[in-house]
Amino acid sequence: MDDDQRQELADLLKALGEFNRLSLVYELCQCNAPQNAMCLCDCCSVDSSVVSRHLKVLAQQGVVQMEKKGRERVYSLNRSDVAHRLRALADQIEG
Amino acid sequence: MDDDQRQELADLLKALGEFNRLSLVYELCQCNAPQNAMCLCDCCSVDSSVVSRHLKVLAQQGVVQMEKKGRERVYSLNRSDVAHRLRALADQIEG
DNA sequence: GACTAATTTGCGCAAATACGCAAATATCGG
DNA sequence: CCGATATTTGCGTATTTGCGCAAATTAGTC
Repeated sequence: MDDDQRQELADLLKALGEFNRLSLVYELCQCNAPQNAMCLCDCCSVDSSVVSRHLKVLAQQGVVQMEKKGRERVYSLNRSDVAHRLRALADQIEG
Repeated sequence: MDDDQRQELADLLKALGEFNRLSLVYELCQCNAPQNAMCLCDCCSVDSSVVSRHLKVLAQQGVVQMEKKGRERVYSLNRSDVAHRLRALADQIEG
């Protein structure tokens, strides 16, 4: 594994390693349908602008996917992709 | 999952989500025998004091285990524990 | 076009964080 | 005890980060 890949993995873990962002992930986890940001605001008591930024970070790391839907944007969790990356790390660590 | 557990998980992910700390984990991952901090310094080009602090963070999150050995302290990776926690998250995310 | 709702962006701030260096601490061997 | 080695801790600093508020943007509705 080269440095770039390692940095990428670190960025993923850092994205997940913040309480409100992790809360957003769990919230999305419990929804089958994609959710808009206003709905996601409810799970963590911060300003909508903050939620917007957190979702942007999660999207940059491929954790969530965004789709425009009229004037709102709906987010969904990239379940298998994130799960796969976490398991790959777990496998490496377990050796 | 209550807030405390979620915070704990976030703290674990944050601990792993920093490049040099992740490098330390990978370095330990490749060693069968516990390693002392001086040896671990080599894998990330930072001051030994920084390595010391990073190892402390990893120890606090249960990622590594420390054992005193004369004037040096040897660190080993809590492989199964970390792997288990990461897989538990992966399972939750995959739903 | 005007109005409204959803979201993002600019800005400033306070707290956290990663870092290097130097000093302190601990432990070993002579 | 003394010097050497390993590690931690104190301190100052530069950067990052999470946050709220207000303004800007985007898109639907009338």
